[in-house]
Amino acid sequence: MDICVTTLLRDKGFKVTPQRLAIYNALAATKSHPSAEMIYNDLQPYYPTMSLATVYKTIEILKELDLVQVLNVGEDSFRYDADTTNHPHVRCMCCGRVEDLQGIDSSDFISRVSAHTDYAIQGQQFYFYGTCPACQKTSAVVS
Amino acid sequence: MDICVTTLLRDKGFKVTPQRLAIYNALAATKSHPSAEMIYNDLQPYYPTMSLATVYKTIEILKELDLVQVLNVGEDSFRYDADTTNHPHVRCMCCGRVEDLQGIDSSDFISRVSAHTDYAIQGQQFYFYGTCPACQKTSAVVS
DNA sequence: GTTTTTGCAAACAGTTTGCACTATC
DNA sequence: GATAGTGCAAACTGTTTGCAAAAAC
Repeated sequence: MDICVTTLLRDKGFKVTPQRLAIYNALAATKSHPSAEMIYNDLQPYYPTMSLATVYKTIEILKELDLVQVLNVGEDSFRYDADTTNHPHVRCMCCGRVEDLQGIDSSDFISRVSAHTDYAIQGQQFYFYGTCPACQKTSAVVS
Repeated sequence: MDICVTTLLRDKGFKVTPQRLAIYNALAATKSHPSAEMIYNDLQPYYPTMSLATVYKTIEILKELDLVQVLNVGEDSFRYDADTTNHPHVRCMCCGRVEDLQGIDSSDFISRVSAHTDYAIQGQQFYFYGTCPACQKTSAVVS
C-alpha cells in the first residue's frame, strides 16, 4: 500500500515525504472520514512539528492522484475518505459520526436520473441523515 | 404567499420586516439556488442599506420555519432553496449553476437504504455533478 | 546542488456575533 | 413604550498562500 502511494507520487513528479505517507496512511487506516484537523490531531503525537497547512497541501495532492475523495456532509468542515469508490454516506445528526453505506447498488437510480436530465452526469454524492444505533439507545433511555 | 410568511413569522413571535419579506420573496422567485451573497446582491438595488448579516440572520429564521432548505453542493458557500420538498440537485461543474431534478421518484431507493442500515434515517440529500446543456455546446465547439 | 516541501504566520472567504440605533407591534 | 431587528464592524472558523529554512532526489 505504501509502495503504491510512493510510486504514484514519484510518477507525477511529487517528492515522497514521511508527512505525505503518514497522512495517506492515517486516512487509509480509518473508517471515520476525518476532517483535516482530525488527521492533524491524530498524527500530532508522532509528527509533533507537522503543521495543519501540510495536511491541507497533502490532501490536495492525494485528490489529484485520486487517492481520496472529499465529503461535504453539511458541516463546517470537509471530510476525507481514502475509499474512492462511489458509495453513499450517513451522518448521525446526534453525534456527528459519518459512516459508509456499503453494499447498496445505486446504479439503477443513477441511470434513471441520467436518462431524465439534459445534463451529462459525471458523478454524484448521496448523503443520508439520521440517528446512529448508539445514539438511538441513548435517547431511548432519556425519553 | 406573502401573507403566509407574515403569518408564520408572527405565529412564532418574529417581527415582520420588509427585509425578511424581501429575502423570502427573492428566494421563492428564483430557481437559481442563490448563496447569501447572491441574495444580498440581488436585493441591493431595492434595499441599498441592507447588510449581509441581515441576510444570514433571516435565512436562519426561514430555516426554523421550514421555508428554506440548505444545499451544500461542494462549493465554498452554502446555497438556499425555497422549495423544501426533498428533490435531487445537479451542479454544472463547468459554470457552477445548480438546478433541481424534478420528477424523479427516489422513494424506493431511500427505502432500500433505510432497510439496509441500522441508522434511523430522517432525511437525505442527493447531489449530481455534470455538464449542463449550455456548457456541453460550448465545449463541443471548442474541441 | 537543484528543486520541492515543510512549517510558520499572515491572508483570505464565508459566516457569526455584539451592540447602538431603529423599526415593529 | 416595550421588544425585537437592523446594520455596522469586529470576531471567528476553516482553508489557502508566501516565504525562509529544511529535506528529497
